[in-house]
Amino acid sequence: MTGHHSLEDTEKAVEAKLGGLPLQWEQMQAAANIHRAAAAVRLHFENSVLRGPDLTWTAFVVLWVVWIWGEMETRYVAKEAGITKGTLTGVVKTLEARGLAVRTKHAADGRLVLISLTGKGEELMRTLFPAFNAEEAFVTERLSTSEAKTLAALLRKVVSQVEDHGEERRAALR
Amino acid sequence: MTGHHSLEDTEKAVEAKLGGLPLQWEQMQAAANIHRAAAAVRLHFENSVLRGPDLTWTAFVVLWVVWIWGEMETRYVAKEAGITKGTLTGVVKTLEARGLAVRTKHAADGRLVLISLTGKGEELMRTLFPAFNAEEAFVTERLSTSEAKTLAALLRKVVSQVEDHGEERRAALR
DNA sequence: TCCCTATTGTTTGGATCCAAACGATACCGC
DNA sequence: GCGGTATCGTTTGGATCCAAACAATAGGGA
Repeated sequence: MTGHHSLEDTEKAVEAKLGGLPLQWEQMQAAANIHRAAAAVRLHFENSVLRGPDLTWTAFVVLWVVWIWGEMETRYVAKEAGITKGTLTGVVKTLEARGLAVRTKHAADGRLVLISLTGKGEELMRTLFPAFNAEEAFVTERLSTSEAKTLAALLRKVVSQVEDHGEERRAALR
Repeated sequence: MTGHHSLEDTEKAVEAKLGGLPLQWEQMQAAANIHRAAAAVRLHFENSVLRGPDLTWTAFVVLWVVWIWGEMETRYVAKEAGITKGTLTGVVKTLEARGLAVRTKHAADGRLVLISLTGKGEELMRTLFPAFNAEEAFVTERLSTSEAKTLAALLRKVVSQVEDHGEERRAALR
């Protein structure tokens, strides 16, 4: 939507294509922009602060979660990081190979695996996070603090809508 | 941020970890939620409307762009869809194999490749898009029309900030 | 004690995804 | 014409990413 076509161009083209079909334009704009913004922001981070330490976005998020909360079971890390268990296995494997995190078996429950940061991982986050947060401030620079708060709140509504009713909705559509 | 920890818990843990370091909390929340929302929405779409036609999110976006704008040069499709040229090559290959899109050489400029939809692709979009838009309405159901408009506008600010000043920012950080 | 079910992390298979290198084509200046 | 530069799409290499199948473990009930 941000290419060489203006918003008005796009709306006209869409309506021409749909020919009178009712369209939820504002909702469409909102949903589409969520992804544009996410992709743009992610790319900016991977090509700025995450470039030096050679981390992907996901790897950083996993590090962040474990850094903040400390040693943590795999399933919870996946949930907090917003990825599946399978994906997490691969990411942690990468982090482990680079000496940033370690896997530990749970003492009581043999099914569980605990993930924690190494000293090197802790040290990395201590220096990296302030720089990361500075980029978060950069990408939201055109927003006032109040607007940033509003943005976060509106997005939270979307997330909770999908998390609370997504499953039943998908079931109903099947 | 939406796991089993509350927002207040997270904020406390982060501040404890940072130990007095100044933190842009609202900006951080906004940036983080963009990705949470994007991932949640994308997953919902891939597991609902896109499940039947077996399309990935990206494949659908590419189809959508070409559907709306008609035959289009590869570079513009990539830009509109928000992916790199290399990624687009692979996606179009998939779409072509499934008979939904075709590649055509540009008559005058031998470097260019035009992408367009087949009849089958057109037909698919005609039936699929209304269902897609209905899901866009679903994920934004907790937002009023006015809020949806606000959300789109705030996100647009983020996107344009990164697109307008991201490159120089990244250059300055190097 | 022994099965039966539920839960957890890993593996598998296929499709993205990006950056960077690459080959082909166009076009500009001489 | 003609070489040098710029632009375009493709290929390559490596890392995700998800869903689904899988193996291992836990825990309850007969």
